[in-house]
Amino acid sequence: MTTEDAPKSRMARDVELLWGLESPPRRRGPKPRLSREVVVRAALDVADAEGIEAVSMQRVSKELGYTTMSLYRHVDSKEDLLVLMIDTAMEGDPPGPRADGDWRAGLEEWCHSVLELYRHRPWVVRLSFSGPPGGPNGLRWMESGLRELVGSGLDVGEAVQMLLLLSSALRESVRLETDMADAARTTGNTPVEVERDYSRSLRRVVTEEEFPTIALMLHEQVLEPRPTAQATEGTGEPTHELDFGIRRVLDGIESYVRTSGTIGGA
Amino acid sequence: MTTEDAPKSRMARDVELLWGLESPPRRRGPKPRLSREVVVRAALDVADAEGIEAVSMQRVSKELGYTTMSLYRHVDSKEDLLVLMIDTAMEGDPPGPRADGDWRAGLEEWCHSVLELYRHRPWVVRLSFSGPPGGPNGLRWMESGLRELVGSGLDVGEAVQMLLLLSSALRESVRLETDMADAARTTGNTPVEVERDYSRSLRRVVTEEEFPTIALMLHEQVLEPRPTAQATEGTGEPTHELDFGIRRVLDGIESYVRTSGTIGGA
DNA sequence: CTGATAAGTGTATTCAATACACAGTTCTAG
DNA sequence: CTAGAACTGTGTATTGAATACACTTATCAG
Repeated sequence: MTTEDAPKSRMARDVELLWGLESPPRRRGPKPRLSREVVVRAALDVADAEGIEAVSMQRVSKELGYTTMSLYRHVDSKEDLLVLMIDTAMEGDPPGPRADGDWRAGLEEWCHSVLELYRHRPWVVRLSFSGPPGGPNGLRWMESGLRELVGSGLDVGEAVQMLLLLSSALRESVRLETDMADAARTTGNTPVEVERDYSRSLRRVVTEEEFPTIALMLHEQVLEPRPTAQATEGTGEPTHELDFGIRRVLDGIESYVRTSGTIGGA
Repeated sequence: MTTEDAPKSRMARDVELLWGLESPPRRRGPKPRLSREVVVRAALDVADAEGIEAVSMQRVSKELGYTTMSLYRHVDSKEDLLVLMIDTAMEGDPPGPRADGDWRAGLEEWCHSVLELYRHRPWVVRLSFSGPPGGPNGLRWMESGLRELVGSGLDVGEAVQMLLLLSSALRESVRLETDMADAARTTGNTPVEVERDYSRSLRRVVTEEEFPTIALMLHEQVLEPRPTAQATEGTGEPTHELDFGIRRVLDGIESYVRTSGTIGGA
């Protein structure tokens, strides 16, 4: 009724952007030498090589041997470019369905794949916007995780909740991890020394009275990476600290589906 | 041995920054009319009123009636200012120890307090850096959560892991939530319409064959906010969707401490 | 063929962060 | 008590980024 009809939310717009559902490509004018794909790929390469801060429109265009403004023929804004980069960054394959139907193993595998992906492209986890996934790759990962969760006996809504929870944890973990690594690289110290430095700083301000539990944590040197991390628990694979959290979440799901027993489970 | 001795990592530096452990304030020169606290508070007010994008050095200084450069007498960089803002934003009180020692209730309470805090200042959750907490307020919240977790029977290291996991989930949840709300505000639609728009976009690209589970999700209209959310489970309090995830995590912890039974639990 | 349309260019604007030199204050040492 | 020294806030300039706008030229539709 008013002048503006349906301004379309970011999320909705992003889906169209990511699937290329925009204006039909009318052909006239010169043959495009650049393309959206090429631009995104170049930006990705810069991010991979030098981190996301290095990605500027000028930098990407230089990389391609074009002017800055030429990029704007292919993406509407830097923001759009970043959105495209994020989905493209997830181009790897999520784990396929398990033959044995072991949802716990399936989810652990999924988590580890996500971790691998994030560790390979740490810049992805610092790009906060991009609410729910909307691109082909993002949706493929979502599908993969969701499948296992639904396989556990959760209903779809519950599965979505747990997927959000799990991915959040994975993201933040990798963020912390790479912050640490960056700090190490920047200062020229080893990661262990960075942790120790941080602990030392904390010890200067953390009193037993005000922060008893944190004091305990510092006392037990929880922050300094332990040799073998957690106990190995069940399976004999190498376990890092994050796995502890993941397993607790899986325990939680397991106990829930068993108790509320809508479905029998395997 | 080299020229640079110990460049000090970000985390360590932040702790000193946040506790004001820097250079001893030698008194000479004019009486400072501004102060770090005042600057941080002004920045906070801008962020509260107009979001974090509105926070620029120029804007904050204008707010105070000073020049941009004057701020740099009190903070070394905008980055430092943001770090200070984050800790100050958490000035509220986390829940104190429970008299009844009910760690589950304690943790739920903690989570809800965190949520309340984040919802009150949504900009905090978009500021990604700032690895582990280092400031007085951040540590107070950490202590509070950690206390309950240790009370459940986890060891400190495990508790730290679970705290990270929980806070990650809370952060991301609020981020999604406020992204949605922002999108609604921006487009002038209601949040419900935004969700529906997003779903509609997804439906255009999600095929049964490639994304069966997501298709199911769309079919069951999981994204559209349901009237009463999840079933109310046990306690009769109002439950939102996030609570489901939180409870699964608590279940996971409970099942773990019961099984590995180092401590008897209540 | 011819003109509308699109691709890439060049230039300019805007906005933010922050370096640097300066002016005016106020405390300390002699 | 006084000469600096040290420090506060100011003014100005630089730099880097995003992006608007006008322009040139290549193509293709009619």
